[in-house]
Amino acid sequence: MPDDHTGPETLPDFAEAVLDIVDQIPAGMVLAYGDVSELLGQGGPRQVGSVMSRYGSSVTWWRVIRASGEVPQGLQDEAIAHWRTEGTAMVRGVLAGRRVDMTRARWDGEAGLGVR
DNA sequence: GGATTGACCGGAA
DNA sequence: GTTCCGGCCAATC
Repeated sequence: MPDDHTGPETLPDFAEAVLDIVDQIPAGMVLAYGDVSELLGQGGPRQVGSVMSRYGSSVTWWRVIRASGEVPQGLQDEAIAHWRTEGTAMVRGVLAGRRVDMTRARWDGEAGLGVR
């Protein structure tokens, strides 16, 4: 039925699309908010972030980070723990233990191919 | 119907 | 390395 009544289980189309993309990110890889919006072909980085803050608990939110390779305060410790478990490429250095190396960990959107 | 918001991005000072 | 500013676009008030 086209006329829905705004139920709690009704998820915005954009949010559903974002969650779908995030769910396809392979382990050890990350994607920037802006990259997700580009793969979707619509919306912008802020929309992706907003969706994640609301419905991010249902997906691997730690695989979606900022273009700088960092995550919002409060989630840093959690994200780092996940990255360490999945073997995500992180920046080396004494002062840079909490950042992801975007040059190596950035997912190009090709899943399961013989990349390399 | 409009105004505000927000887990952002990229460039400039 | 940092801080500030404008632009971006859907969801929400």
